[in-house]
Amino acid sequence: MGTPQLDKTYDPKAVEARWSQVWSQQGYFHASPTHPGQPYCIVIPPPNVTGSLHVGHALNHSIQDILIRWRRMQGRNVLWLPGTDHAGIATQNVVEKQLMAEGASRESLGRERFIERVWQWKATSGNTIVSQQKQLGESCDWDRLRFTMDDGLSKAVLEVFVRLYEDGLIYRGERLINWCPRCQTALSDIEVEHEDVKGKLYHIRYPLADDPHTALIVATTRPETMLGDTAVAVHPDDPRYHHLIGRKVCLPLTTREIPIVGDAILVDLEFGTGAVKITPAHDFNDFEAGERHKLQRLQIFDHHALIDAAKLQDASVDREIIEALRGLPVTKARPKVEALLRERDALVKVEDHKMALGKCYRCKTVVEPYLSPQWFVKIQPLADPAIKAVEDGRIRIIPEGWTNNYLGWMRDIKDWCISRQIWWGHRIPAWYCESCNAGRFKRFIETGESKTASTRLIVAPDATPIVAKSAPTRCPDCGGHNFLQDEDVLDTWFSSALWPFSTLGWPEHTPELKAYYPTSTLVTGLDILFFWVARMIMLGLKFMGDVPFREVYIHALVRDAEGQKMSKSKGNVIDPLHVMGQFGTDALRFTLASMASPGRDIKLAEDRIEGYRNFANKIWNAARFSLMNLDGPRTAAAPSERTFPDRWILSRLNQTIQLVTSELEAYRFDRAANALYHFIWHEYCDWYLELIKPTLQHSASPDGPGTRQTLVETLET
RNA sequence: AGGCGGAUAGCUCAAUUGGGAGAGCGCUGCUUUUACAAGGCAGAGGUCACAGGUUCGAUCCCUGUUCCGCCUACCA
Repeated sequence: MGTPQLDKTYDPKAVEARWSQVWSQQGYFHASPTHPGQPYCIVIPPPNVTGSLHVGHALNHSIQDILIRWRRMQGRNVLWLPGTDHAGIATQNVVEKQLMAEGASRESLGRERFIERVWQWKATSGNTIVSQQKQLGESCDWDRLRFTMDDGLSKAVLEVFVRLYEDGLIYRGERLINWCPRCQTALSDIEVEHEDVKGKLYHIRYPLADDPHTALIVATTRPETMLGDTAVAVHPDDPRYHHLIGRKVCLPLTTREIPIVGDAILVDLEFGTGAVKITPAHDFNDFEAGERHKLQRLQIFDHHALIDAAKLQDASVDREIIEALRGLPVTKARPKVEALLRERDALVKVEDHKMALGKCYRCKTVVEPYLSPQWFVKIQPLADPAIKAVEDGRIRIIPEGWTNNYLGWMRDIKDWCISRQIWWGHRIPAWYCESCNAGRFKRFIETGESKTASTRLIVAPDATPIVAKSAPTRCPDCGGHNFLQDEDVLDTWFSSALWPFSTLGWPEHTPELKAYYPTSTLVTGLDILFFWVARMIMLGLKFMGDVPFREVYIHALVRDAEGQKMSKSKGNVIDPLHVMGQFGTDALRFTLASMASPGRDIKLAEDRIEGYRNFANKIWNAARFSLMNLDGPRTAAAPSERTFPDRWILSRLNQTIQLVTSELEAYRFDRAANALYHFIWHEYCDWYLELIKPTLQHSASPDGPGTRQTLVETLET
């Protein structure tokens, strides 16, 4: 090669584009199970197809890329497997918004056409994030790109669902679940975000049925649900009230009499008045108390969280009260009930009280406890082995501190509600024989936000489902041929829980599965430890008989200026692509790596990125200087014959390599980055290059620079 | 309510097992001598949140306090 004249300053755009092309043309990132070397595999946490790359991805992916390229340099058989997630509710919301802008709606299209529309949307703009990932220089094996709803993965979902059902680990039942009245679907416990709000504690007089002059004062934060009360509880050891157990009180605003029960679990002697109303259909504690005392569940809100007048009628509510409350949402029903109680002199007092309000993690709407038939995974039998795997070190969580977090949650885990009343997702493979279940179906017209309608099928909780990988043709019980399929789809996280083996070809026995499972490392943020990591461990152990990964590295969260979590719906996302355009991709990636120290969240400062842009430029110019001085003879002298600066820099180089290696082994990307920075800038450039300038006219040194260039370029990018 | 983490230079953040406190950006002065002014050299700037304790010695270990953040939670 002659003497190419490099530009005086580093131009990331041109250089990045060139290298990116070389990489993909040469197929450097393509993995094969037959390649030599010990396998090293990372499956990427699949970003939502709706998404575009945000700084959190940039951090998460940069860390993985560092590990991947580092292991590749060590000669391991490396696979970095990319993909995207169908993100049920989130994606459905995005497409629904588009429809709304066109004056259409999900309901007006109907299920089939709506799903087609989502696929269409996915085809046109769903891969935005993938091209952005490529722009970030991620060295994934792009030939193996997967999607949680592609054929192979859907097959895996079916297989898992049916087997779990056959093992008795999936069941259907009517339970109180978290319901988002806007998304019109059930949510799992962890899909609810809690927020402290200022509320009030209402003290309400419930007169005794046989002695109207005496009353039990009940304290509640939700007076609007009282019309669904089916009992009042006191503590069995409470000297004030225990003699009342077994008697009845009149429920204000109604003609109903409800029993007083003793319940030591529900009632806290210290709190409020010591008397608690029990509303089994609208409160989780009360639901359980209702189970204990075999109480009726009276639902007074409908699926839009509006007062259901018809149900109030069944519940013996006074006629004028029904008219006053008809169709009111919770927020309006509460002050209305308060006023009605006041009119009747049933309200003793109201005091301030802070309480936690549950909100939908996708749309921030206030979630209501709602009684409905849903599908659940019986989780305890899956959780136990998943706890053991972490306890005995088969899976190591880094930083270690999160281990207790994981264990604590797993030990107290509750059954997982996996059915969602939306359209976009894996439809539950359950069918109901029409003749066997006659009378157990209910269809109702559903009005969406656009006032156009579609029908929804509700199947009674006591119906008998047939769970199979494909639609049954003949009912095993009655020989009938007509079936209705369950309309629910699965929680998005159900398919992502299979990700480490479904992407490798399971349930087929593929060479990939054999070579790369268990995968090596999982890199993720803390926010999806329970959503995703815990469930992968449970299902990996269940279906592969081995852990899905050996190490879990949990990195910091990138926050915005106010320390808030960045999220698409909040619109406070910093665009990494913009930053990359301004300072270069390597500058961004190096910045993120250098800030990835454990135990602290990252607040991204632009000045910092600029500093590392300068660093990239420094490297560029070191290379430029070297090329300008490469003319002339080069000899690889024996160590003893090398000049002092040469020997010194080579020894420093080797120490740096060792240091960086050990830091990477410890997942200390910040320290690895700093070691590189210090060596390259302050030792190699400041001292070595300056020292050899006088001798460069002659011969001795210049193969040192060559080795160093390659080291730098590959290690950090 | 419980659990965890943080508090270090003007700003964003480091500091390997207890011993001299660092980087980037910003700031001051000098420097345009052919790798790089996105550079080089020199420098200012810190009661390491607060109060105790252990120790020959504490930013680091222990106790308590204050402030901030996060996670979990059914106190009606």
